[in-house]
Amino acid sequence: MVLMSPQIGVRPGGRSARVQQAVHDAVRELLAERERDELTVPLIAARAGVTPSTVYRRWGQLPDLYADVAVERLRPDTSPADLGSLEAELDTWAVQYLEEMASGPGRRMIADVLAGGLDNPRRCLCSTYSGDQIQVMLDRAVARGDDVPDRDTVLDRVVAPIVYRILFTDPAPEPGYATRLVADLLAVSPAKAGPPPERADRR
Amino acid sequence: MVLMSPQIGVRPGGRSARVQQAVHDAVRELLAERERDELTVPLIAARAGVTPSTVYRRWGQLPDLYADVAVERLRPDTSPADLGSLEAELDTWAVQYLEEMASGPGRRMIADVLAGGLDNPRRCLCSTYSGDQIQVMLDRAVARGDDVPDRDTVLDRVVAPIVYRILFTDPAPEPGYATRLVADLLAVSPAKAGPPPERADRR
DNA sequence: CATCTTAAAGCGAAGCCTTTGCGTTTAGCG
DNA sequence: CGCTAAACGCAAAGGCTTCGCTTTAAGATG
Repeated sequence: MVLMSPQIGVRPGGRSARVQQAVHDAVRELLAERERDELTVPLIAARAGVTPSTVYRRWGQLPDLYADVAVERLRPDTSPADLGSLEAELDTWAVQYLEEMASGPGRRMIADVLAGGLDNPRRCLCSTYSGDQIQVMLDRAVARGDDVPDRDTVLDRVVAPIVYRILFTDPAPEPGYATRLVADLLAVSPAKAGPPPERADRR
Repeated sequence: MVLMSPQIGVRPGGRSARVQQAVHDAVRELLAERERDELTVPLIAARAGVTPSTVYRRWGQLPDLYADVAVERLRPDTSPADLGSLEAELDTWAVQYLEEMASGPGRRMIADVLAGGLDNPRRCLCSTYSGDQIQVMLDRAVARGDDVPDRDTVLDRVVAPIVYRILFTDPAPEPGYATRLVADLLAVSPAKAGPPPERADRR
């Protein structure tokens, strides 16, 4: 088994692109209509109209193919809305992020990306996507004249706890958890100093 | 494929326990001496002196077996040392935790646990183990009369960012990252209020 | 202590997945 | 327009995976 980095150096147009699109579509369709345990490479290949050996050569094992499809679906399609304040935007984004990731499909996508192995660079795209979204909001806040935390701090204080809870605890966190993380982060960041308010409702 | 929760309701003694021990040992031995891609269920079963069907019945797929073995190795074997102050203990523990988890074997163990699927309760043991270790340090600090954050806050502010960085960024974080997280957490927690010091070295 | 019950392991065969080599197609390029 | 090499289709060999049935032994019961 040789290490491969599919989709990195793939030819952009023509047959290769068509095959990739067809296989991705086949995976999404079959994941929607059948149990995950019933999917096999030959089944996906048949739906996509290619031979199994093509899939094996380009993606290797099934988990790698899932990881590729998952990253594709994880890419955000819209920029966060301009709501006038950083806290409102971060809160809205974090709540939506939590709800999407804590859902069944979201959890499976995260697991798929990680199941692809820690040696493939695809998993880094997840934090890049989130970081880029956060940067948009931070830039807007700076343009308003606010004093804001930096991008990595938001990743540490908001995104990381959400993902950690989704991956390693039961039950999955609720939307209020994201709101609390954002509030705690911004409570001491700029002007307002002081210890965070005591909370009795932490799980 | 039926959902199974191996090792949960396993009979504590006798043949079942012997088989489990033998299979676990076989996995560890083979992982140490051969490439991961070369391992197969029949190979592991032969080393353990059992038939492949036994492994398939109890653990299902290879990733599930890896997840089971990984959780076993993730269990901490010692309590954190008493160093006289919470910050010293948390810092020492967090640095060691980061180094272990960011290493090749540590990363693979985390990935293995998650690859076992998000429906199995085993993954929660990871946060339980960490939380228990943290609780020991917090209890000691409380006994000293300190005002300390609660267990979940430490998980959010220290453990979650470390794990998130290991899973989703390259390169892996360095030990100083753990130290910074602990310092930032304790900087505003008890008496000392105010914004965290500005840092130019955040990646 | 003897007997019973049942979960778990062994065994073997059938089926499907996975791999691999080779010929063919086709995209990218001078 | 022709060339080169990457990518795909095809087919066969090999090995993994599953499944029904049998056997074993741990734990319960009287």
